Amino acid sequence: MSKKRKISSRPSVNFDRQVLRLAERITVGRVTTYKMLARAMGIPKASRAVGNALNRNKKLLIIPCHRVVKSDGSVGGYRLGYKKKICLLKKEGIKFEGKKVKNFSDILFNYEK
DNA sequence: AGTAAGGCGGGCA
DNA sequence: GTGCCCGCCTTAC
Repeated sequence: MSKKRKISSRPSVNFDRQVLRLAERITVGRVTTYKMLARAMGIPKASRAVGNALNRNKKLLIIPCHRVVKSDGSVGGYRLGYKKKICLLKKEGIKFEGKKVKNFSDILFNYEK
């Protein structure tokens, strides 16, 4: 009780927290989509906001946000570098087909329930 | 304090 | 496959 958290400045902290929480849940060799994360948190339309949460958060370095891809299978964007993202995924065993993930739907991390 | 623009997307035409 | 619009969050002016 010595330190007081200044969460008052960011009411949406909950949102970011949820995203990071789910992102961290992803295992190696598996990927997820922004929509799934948004849907898992109750806001399927906030897919964009999900990406923002990962991007904005400094936890970007401790969260496998690179394992999150678009629902189309394309890597999407990446603040640290589009190429970098693919590189990391490939290193995890994920195959790529051009600009899209191979067997994308097969390695998709399913939250559901 | 309010408004405008940007962003790692998704869905539809 | 491409293009446009929408909806959600954050940041800047």
